[in-house]
Amino acid sequence: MRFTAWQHEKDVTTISISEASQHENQPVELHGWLYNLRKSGKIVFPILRDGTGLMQCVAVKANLPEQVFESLKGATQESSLIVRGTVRKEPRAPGGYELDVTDAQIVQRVPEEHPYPITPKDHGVDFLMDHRHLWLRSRRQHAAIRVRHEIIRGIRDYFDSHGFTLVDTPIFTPAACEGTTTLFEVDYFDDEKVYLTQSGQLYNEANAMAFGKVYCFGPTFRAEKSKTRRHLTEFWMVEPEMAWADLEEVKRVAEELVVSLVQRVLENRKEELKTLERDTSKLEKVASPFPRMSYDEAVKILQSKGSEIQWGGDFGNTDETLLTQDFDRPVIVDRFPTEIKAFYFQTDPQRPEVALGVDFIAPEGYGEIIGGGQRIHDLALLETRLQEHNLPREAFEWYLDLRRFGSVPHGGFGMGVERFVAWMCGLEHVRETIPYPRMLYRTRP
RNA sequence: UCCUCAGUAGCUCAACGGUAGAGCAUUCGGCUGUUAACCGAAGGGUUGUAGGUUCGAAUCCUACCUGAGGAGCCA
Repeated sequence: MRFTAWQHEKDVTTISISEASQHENQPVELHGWLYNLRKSGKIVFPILRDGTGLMQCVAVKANLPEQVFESLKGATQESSLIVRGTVRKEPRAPGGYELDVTDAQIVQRVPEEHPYPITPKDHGVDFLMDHRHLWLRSRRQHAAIRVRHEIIRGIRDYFDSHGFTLVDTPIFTPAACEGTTTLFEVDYFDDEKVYLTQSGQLYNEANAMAFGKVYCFGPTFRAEKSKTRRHLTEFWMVEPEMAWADLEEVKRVAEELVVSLVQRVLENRKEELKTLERDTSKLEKVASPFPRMSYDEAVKILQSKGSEIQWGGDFGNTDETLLTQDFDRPVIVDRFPTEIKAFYFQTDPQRPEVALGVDFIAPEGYGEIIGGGQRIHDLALLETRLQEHNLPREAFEWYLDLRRFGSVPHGGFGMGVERFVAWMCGLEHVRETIPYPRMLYRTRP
């Protein structure tokens, strides 16, 4: 590629656009892609994109060799190029700095017979999703993925600095964690049916008995026929699990995690939130303590607001929105009916009809972002639950072992990364919070 | 799986029973401060597919395909 023919000048530093402010009035070299181009006769304004930001360049015909000026003037959207010039403070330019071009080379020119498909105008969802590999270059998508990165870093930092050990759980699993209707079957292993994990939960419990406090963080898979703005078939979930923890401790840790993540995004991703036009005043109100209520209370509140819900039923999406509409921070609901919760939840010793499970429901209609609770530590109770749920005991022998060899009260939760990112970014749909979303009718690119 | 809505130029849309149109993108021309730049011109169409109704269908009817939103289920 002609890139190699580009003469390096030793007094010119190659910088990224995000570093421009530190190089005011200095000659620099930028490597990037043409985001947009405006031209006006003998002056052209190429806007360069390099993954760290946007830089408006100014190329004046009179100051440049003919060939350089003409190549910039005829450059097409998303062509890759190298530009050399002097950084100058310029209030008129987006970003506050501008580059006075002294030299430029197009590395690969996008041919006009196949122009870059995503223009600076409006596009539909279907078209953009078909071009997801290119759509990621757009400002809003770029910003959302950077917020995602910040949240993932924040999750790791939080657990790593609070005594948790990362102990990842397998993706191929032989049995269901919860139901059996939402599993992806993998037809490969000779001796038995294997499925893609829908939760690392059961393994996490074993890990917690080995390490005390653990978390796993990876993709999970749900074969649900869900077609809504809150669902992906492949999504990322972080699941901490703690030995010697009860329901209150689970709630405390989850709340502390949420607060730390919101703070971190607000501090480190201001620019991205601005690009996304996120109303950050709503996020600034997310502080401890979060409102807490029992399932019983939640049902009463919902009924008073006109919901059809009866005690024993699960919340629908409209119920979640109703429940959170009077609050500016996530609502913590606990003690759900035992019947609607997974088999492994500890029941309330005073009220066996309710399980020590907890959900965090995000405000602004973003729904359930965290689900967790205290697990059964009593062998006899767990055996009973397995029977009640018609689960094959043999497959759970190892899980029962955890109650035979030094059982302790323990608990944890799972947090869906994409829903959290959607909430932080104020996005309509979780598909924009993951680089390549996998959904019911979309597996490409 | 069910319910609702939508498929017209590369893209976003208009035309709603009577000759298929605009903006953006692309090409050519003009412009030394543009901010989704602007001005002028050109090329670009089997109206998702298959039937049907009609003198005449992008438009009305039927089936199918594709997509979107929602329900249930869930993070």
